[in-house]
Amino acid sequence: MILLDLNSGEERPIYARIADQLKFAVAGGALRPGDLAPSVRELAKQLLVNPNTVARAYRDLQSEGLFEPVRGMGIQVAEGAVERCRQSRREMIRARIRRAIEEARESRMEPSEIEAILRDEWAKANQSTNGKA
Amino acid sequence: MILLDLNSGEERPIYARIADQLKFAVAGGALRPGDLAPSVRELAKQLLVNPNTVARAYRDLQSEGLFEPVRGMGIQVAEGAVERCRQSRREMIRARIRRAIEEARESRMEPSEIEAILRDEWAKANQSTNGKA
DNA sequence: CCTAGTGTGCTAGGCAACTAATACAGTATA
DNA sequence: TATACTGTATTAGTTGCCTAGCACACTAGG
Repeated sequence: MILLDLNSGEERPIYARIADQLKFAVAGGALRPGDLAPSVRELAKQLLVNPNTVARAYRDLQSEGLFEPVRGMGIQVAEGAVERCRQSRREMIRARIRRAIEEARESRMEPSEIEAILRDEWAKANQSTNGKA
Repeated sequence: MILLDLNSGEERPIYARIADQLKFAVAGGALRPGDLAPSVRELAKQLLVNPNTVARAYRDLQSEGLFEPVRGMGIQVAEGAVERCRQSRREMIRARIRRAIEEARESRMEPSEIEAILRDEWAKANQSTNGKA
């Protein structure tokens, strides 16, 4: 099963993207509490990255209490993880939106123009990925 | 005169932020074609960074044709720079908004929740900085 | 002419982040 | 017990950003 997708041609660290994607998988229900997440080595092979990079992502997720290691078995989704991942996701998205708007205002862009972009992009996102799988 | 503001506690390279801020200054009318931008050394002193870092920003801006050096004098805002800086700014903001929405959708966040965040943050931005200078 | 200001180019070094390779410790299963 | 899987820790190497110092070419102004 393919849970993650690093495609995003972003400049963020790989381990951070992996961690985010795993959070999203939990928030979206693809991974549920008690489930075993893909092993470090397997996920590394799947994503064509070094196992340490994956391990780093899991380490961060553990320090947030979202995943729990079970030696010899794998890494398990923690109990209250769903709600916390949803909240994390919400704050992540919100922070990005907020920052973009903030910068637009600081650059003295016309409020009407900012609003137009917001409406336009929201509309585009809804029409393009509408009849999707 | 203080044109720039690096405060943004972001993780982007300093030179990139300086370049963006200069573009914004042109787009917003604080710097007009023919005006001399702050000298490399002066701006470096003002921002408490190394002159090379500022020079790097100007170098990038020149390669985009937005600023033109005048030897012995300083760096001048190019002729058609205003519209191009506005366009650059527009695309920059648009890309950020688009990316945030895109990621929200990829994470399977409910469209209604995404829209709520967009409306909420836009409303907040407008009420907080309303009666501003 | 001469001084002080401009931008430009170069080399060097430090520092932090990221990735990688390897070895180690524990557990399931045959 | 032996094998093969798990996660973990340590160490190294690469890269990019930033700083630093210096030399060079040019120009305005005294």
